[in-house]
Amino acid sequence: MELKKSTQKRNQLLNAALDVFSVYGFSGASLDEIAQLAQMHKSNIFYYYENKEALYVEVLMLVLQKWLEPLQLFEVDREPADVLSEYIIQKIEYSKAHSKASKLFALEIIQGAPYIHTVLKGSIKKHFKRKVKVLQQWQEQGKLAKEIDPEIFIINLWSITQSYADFDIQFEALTGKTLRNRNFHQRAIQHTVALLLSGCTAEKSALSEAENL
Amino acid sequence: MELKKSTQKRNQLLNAALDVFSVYGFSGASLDEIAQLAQMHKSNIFYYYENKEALYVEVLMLVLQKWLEPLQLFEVDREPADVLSEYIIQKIEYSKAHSKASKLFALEIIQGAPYIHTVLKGSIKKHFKRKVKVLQQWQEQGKLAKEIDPEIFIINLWSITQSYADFDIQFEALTGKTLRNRNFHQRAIQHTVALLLSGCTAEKSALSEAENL
DNA sequence: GTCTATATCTGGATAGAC
DNA sequence: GTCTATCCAGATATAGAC
Repeated sequence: MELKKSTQKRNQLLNAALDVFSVYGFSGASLDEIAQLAQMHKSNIFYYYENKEALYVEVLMLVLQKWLEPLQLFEVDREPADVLSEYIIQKIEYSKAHSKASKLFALEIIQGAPYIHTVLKGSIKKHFKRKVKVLQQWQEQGKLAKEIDPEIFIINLWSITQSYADFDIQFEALTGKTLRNRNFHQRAIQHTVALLLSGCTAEKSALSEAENL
Repeated sequence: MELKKSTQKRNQLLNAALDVFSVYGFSGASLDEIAQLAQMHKSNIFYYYENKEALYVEVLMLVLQKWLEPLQLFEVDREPADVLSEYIIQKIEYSKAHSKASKLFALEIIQGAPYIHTVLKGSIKKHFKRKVKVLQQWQEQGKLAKEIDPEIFIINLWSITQSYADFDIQFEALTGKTLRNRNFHQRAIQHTVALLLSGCTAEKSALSEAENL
């Protein structure tokens, strides 16, 4: 119980850090602004974290964990069409609910992944390779079009689903519609599922299956 | 002729600015670093531009112009499959040759498009709407699947093609392959064309047409 | 057009009272 | 755990000699 107040403050700090880092990136963000948002003194941040980098890395790691979760859906004994549509839906929903997390991750990667490169080449790569193997097994079973390159396909999947969060401002500026609108959001999901599934299932049923959503 | 030296320096400055802004974003970039790269004195930058923002906006506008060019391919009297595959190829090639430009644009959008929002809602939107209309006409002519949402489709097209530039570090870290490898790059292009075309042409010939590339 | 010097401010970070 | 005071490096920007 005595810890409760301190962990609550810690969370306030992490949230504020996410808010600021996800807009300005690591070097562009100021601890002053984070402190104000977190309703604490700037110098107080250093009680919780050694320095700016430590705070940034912690936020980034929390985000990363959540970001990878949906990939768990990829299991050999499931049907590709089911898995893929579920994955796309989950990923787009997540992008909407946690667009700041998505943006923070994108910023880090675009800027050369300076603080995440080892993780990327380590545990994330392992995770990635396991899921690539699932796609390959699907192909051997004739469940997935053999023309698909599993590696490229997964990355394409990421790009499209993430873009709804990362480029939401562009989306709204150009179409005049917001993804926060439930109807339009559903249409975007359905569209993406149909587009991606039609090109990857070995059977012809992909498009019709996508329409059941 | 007297201007030549000055415009050359100006270009040096713009290139250096692109280099730095595309890594750190607007607020994260330092004029000191730009000046060093451009081989001039920091204070000299202010001879060419009023302030940091003016320099940034100029770089951004130059990038934007190039970024929009490929969309010119969309013309009603052409065949969708041809146009789309040409577009994808052109866009990915451009992303590779000018990945810094692509990244700068992505950073600006992700960060909320603070310096480009009016252009986005103005001329870019107009441009975008014209091309949406082309897709709609193709649909009326039965040349393009009617299930496609033109607005979402164009944006999907952007996301995927841009991702090859913006997330190149991730790509390399996970697959171990570099997009600078000619063979692999070609495969990525072909894959993307096939994936996107299969879901959008009204006829069945989409996939086979894509394989001619 | 380019350099030096400088003004001014904000950045991250530390020391120490409470 | 939190606040005040402060250090110092680095930031943008200006003035003026050359």
